Amino acid sequence: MTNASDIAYRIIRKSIIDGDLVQGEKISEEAMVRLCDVSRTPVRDALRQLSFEGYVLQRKNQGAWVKSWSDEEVKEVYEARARMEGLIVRLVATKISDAGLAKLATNTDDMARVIAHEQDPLALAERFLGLNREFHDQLYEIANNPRLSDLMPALSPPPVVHKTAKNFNRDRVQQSNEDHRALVRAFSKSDANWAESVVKSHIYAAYVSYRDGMPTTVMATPPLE
Amino acid sequence: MTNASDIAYRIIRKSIIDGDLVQGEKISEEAMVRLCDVSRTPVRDALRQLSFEGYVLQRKNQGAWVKSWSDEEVKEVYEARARMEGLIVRLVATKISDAGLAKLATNTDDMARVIAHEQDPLALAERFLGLNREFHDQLYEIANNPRLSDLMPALSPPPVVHKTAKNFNRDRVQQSNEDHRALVRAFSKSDANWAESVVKSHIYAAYVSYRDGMPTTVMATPPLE
DNA sequence: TGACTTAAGTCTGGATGCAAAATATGGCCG
DNA sequence: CGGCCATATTTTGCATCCAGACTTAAGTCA
Repeated sequence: MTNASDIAYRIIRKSIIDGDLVQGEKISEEAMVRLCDVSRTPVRDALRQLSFEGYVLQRKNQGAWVKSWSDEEVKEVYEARARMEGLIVRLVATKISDAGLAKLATNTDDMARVIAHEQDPLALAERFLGLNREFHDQLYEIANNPRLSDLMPALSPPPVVHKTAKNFNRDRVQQSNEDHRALVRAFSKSDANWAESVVKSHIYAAYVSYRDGMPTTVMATPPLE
Repeated sequence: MTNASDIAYRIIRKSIIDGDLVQGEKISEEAMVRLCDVSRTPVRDALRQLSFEGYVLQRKNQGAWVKSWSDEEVKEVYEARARMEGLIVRLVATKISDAGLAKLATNTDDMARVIAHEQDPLALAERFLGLNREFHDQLYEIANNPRLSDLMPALSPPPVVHKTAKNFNRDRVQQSNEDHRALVRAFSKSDANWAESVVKSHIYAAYVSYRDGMPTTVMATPPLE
């Protein structure tokens, strides 16, 4: 995991998330070579990966730009994510084992403990994001369809990942964990409809939380598409 | 359109779809260099792209293999496709213009003419696939969310593309075009629910047609689970 | 005989040089 | 003075070379 492509990927990705590379800005391969201290080959690999994940827009013979997300795009991708997660949890509801149920339940208990005892808001957000990711990754694993779960990173609007880290407060985290617990109950009853409804609410709530927490930003002019 | 990366991408993709590269087989970069008559750099680009789209599996320092599909995976990916196409046409129903409507209608008329006059079954299949792709590409364009439409290739099970090319007969093509016409009517009424229902039936029918390896005259099929 | 070690061979990941396309610059003509 | 065309520079795309990792196979020892 310490090879050049991953290094370039992580550095460029972090630069975008942190805002060092602003939306709409041209990304020069040569500049990334200097920034990451690797050659152009892994830089190009990283840009391709970031393009797949929606961080970057690439055009043939022209290069790459930091992708701008319109409000409409973010909303639509959230809707797509809700549908795909809905399918995932349907599969989970039919495939989950007792061991899987126990693991998910443990995750929600851990989360509850963190919510109850972690005082620092930043640390709370950090730990929430970690446990939250773990929970959803376990869902993908149980759904047991790599083709679908590999698609999910492409349905996580990049600006969201950034924003949520700062905007999650205790109530929001609490509600999220309640959703997870409802999911576990639905799984324990093998109730796919219930599970799907819960996870869709879960995603829609995340969208609203994102949207309302968004400052009205002035975006750089995106390249013509 | 005629650059080395695309050439390699298309040739390798076609080899997988046509079965020249069988599921589970190791893909040697050097072999692809000889097959595509380009250097290793564009071959590597192509393999990475195909990895995004689920055609090949890549492992660090080990190379690439043709990814195999289980029956379960195919079924689940069809379900995912139905959901995503359902969202796409909802967006179309709210965004389409009169010009867009006319273009789609023209496509269905062309298709009807082909069905009526093309005698050779192979030519019929060819022309159907071309017009069908055109129709769906127009939907993606009208939906106007590149982020979502770029993901659709990853939801096209490779073995299916192959099978349908040989299995589409006149009835199946006819039914498909009726679905398209129903879609256009739904769009003209800006009826997103109608459009979504139609396209889901459309995809489910395609799945059943694939699964049974024979045409189906039934339009409404039960949910996949 | 079988399993482990080790060394040779093969293949992928990364770096660099070169060619072509796109962009930027400057001069010319209207 | 402004728009257009030609040229120069920059940047991307492609090919090739080198190094490191993995695979394979032979050989040795238990």
